[in-house]
Amino acid sequence: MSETRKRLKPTIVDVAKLAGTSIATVSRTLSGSSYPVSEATRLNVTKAAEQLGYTPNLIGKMLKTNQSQTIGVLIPSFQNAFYIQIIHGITKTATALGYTVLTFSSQRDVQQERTIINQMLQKQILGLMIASVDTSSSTISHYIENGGRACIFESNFKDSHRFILAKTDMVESGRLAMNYLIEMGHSNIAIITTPLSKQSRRNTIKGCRYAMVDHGLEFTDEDIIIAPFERELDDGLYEFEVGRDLVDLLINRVKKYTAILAVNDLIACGIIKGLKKYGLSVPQDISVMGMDDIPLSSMISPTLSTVHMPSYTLGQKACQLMVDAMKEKEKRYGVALSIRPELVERESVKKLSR
Amino acid sequence: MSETRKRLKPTIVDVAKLAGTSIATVSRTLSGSSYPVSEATRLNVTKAAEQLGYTPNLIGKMLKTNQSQTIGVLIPSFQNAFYIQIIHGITKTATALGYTVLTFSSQRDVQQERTIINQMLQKQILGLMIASVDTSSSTISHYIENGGRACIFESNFKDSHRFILAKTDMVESGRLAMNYLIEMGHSNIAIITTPLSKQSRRNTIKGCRYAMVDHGLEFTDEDIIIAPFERELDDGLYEFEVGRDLVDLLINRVKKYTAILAVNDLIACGIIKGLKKYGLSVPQDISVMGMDDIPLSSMISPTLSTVHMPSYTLGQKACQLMVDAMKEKEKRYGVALSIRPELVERESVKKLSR
DNA sequence: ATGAAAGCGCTAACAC
DNA sequence: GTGTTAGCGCTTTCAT
Repeated sequence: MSETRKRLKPTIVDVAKLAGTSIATVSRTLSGSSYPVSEATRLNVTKAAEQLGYTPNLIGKMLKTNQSQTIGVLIPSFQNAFYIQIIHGITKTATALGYTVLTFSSQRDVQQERTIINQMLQKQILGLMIASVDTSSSTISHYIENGGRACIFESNFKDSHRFILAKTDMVESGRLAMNYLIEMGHSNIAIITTPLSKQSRRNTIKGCRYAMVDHGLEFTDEDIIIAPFERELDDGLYEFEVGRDLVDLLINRVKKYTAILAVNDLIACGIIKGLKKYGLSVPQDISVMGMDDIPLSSMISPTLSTVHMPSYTLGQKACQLMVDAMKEKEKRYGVALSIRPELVERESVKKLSR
Repeated sequence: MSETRKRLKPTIVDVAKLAGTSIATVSRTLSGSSYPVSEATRLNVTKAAEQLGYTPNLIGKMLKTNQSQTIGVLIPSFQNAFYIQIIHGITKTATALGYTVLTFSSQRDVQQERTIINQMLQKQILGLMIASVDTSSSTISHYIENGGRACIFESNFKDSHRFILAKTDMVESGRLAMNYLIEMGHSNIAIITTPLSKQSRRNTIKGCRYAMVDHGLEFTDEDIIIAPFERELDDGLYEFEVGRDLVDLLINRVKKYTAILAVNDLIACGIIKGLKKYGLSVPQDISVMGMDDIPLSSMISPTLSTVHMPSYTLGQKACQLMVDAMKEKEKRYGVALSIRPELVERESVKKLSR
């Protein structure tokens, strides 16, 4: 009884012993190597492995090969359907390409974001797809310098050329939404937004401005109502509540608006709710327009007119790019992907007759 | 120039070399070991590590220690807020306890679920928290036999005593909802549900039955309307659409119902939408009750009366249990956690005067 | 308090 | 076609 190995998980050594071959042969058979192995031994090994209930230990492999075929996805929140859609897209293509994806949420916490990225690096996850809340690119730079490839969906730091950029065109999105409202006869339009700390937000506003200017309409900072703070609620209602509560502010303005444009659907839904409190109904009394096109938007009443962000597609395409980048030895710089948003006309905007 | 190491990521060896100590000392300093190291060398090593931009390679550590401080969470869908809440709870406590959590979605695909579990095993992720869609427990059994610890939120196989059970009490939940409707004066109540393939669904229905029987009310299978199929839509609207479309069926019944009970909120929201199509308003014409209490439920109009599942709490407590289990050498069996649901009274149910 | 050395499970030269 | 062996980066006895 001296030969009894620890009754723990069997390794290739055990398989080799049982099959009566070398561990190299076992490895070659079981790891899908292209190395030639005779049919006879292959069968033998497979059988032995099965008999022992052998499960390969990827850690061993990873340590040796220094690659994990894994992509880490880091988003600010699981509550936001926009990110969830991106993840969906990523996961689907990644899986198809033989990659595993790990999903993390930073809960909009910069410190946590940094920690997670560093942990990914430590775990040799050399592919990172991220919607960042950081204002500095140093963590990601560090990540890249250590051999990682990064794809950025959102960020607040100046875009460097060291990673893949995959964004929805927010300027276009703002312009699209605003144009639509204008074409529907609106000219007194309020914009409701969370703080402009994120570049994407600023871009959206920029797009709105362009549209107004294009139509020769007046548009001042007064017309932009900014939520006083940003945070992450555990129940995912934050933005909804922002919209709902900012209605109070809006309603007391001297200037009367015929339409409200929210920088995302969740806020827009909150606005509709808030307006109900005042007995105002959408779109009869006032029109509301969102941005993102999350599932919720077609569930509420009235259904929300919005701008569809092809986030699912974005996730897919970005992931493809990512995998390409991970496979290449050399880093490609300045790869960029921009997805054009589309207008979705539903019930929450009324056509004004002039 | 013969000593130039590959200009790749520095390892402890490099740090040791620079600090002029042994790799053992470096490991002891940097890995937070309790082993005594003199302040002087500690400082030296730290400095050297910093200077080199050293990042520890967790893979090496994992291979050696055979533990990754990682918990894998596997849910059927990212679209369902109920799971998202659980994940939230898990992530928060796990992080606090120094564990990393990996989130996966099986997209309700049994095959994918199995693949993911096996991959986790291969990657030495020895903690699994899962809402399973599998009908067989064999994959999870295999996982456990190989040293994994599992915590089950939902499953369709007979509960074994080999893992931690963490469920919401669905029978109670069904009873609670039904009781409420009955107390509000309803006796003609329809139940709308997705297929009863999941045990939790069957339990819910069981609870409903109990409530009816308790009140001496009649309740036949006729009153249960079952969706013809189950699937996962990319846009997360599936259950909403089920609810919306099953209204068509319901409306044509001879028996007239005064209330509808949906087995989850998403379906309930769909029902409200569907009823609108027929010009029926909730709760004036008919009452609707949901189950789950997802954020959406307080966003729609009318706000949805439902049964709150403390999924966030469930995630937290389960995670605590999980970490305990992972720390213990010996497996504990039959640990179980059951969370009691709570009634949430909102606007979608009308009190009937008899 | 520090160092030398033996692996953790696996792959990939390199021999035969 | 198969076996031998040297590590991947790290922790951890066991000496010193």
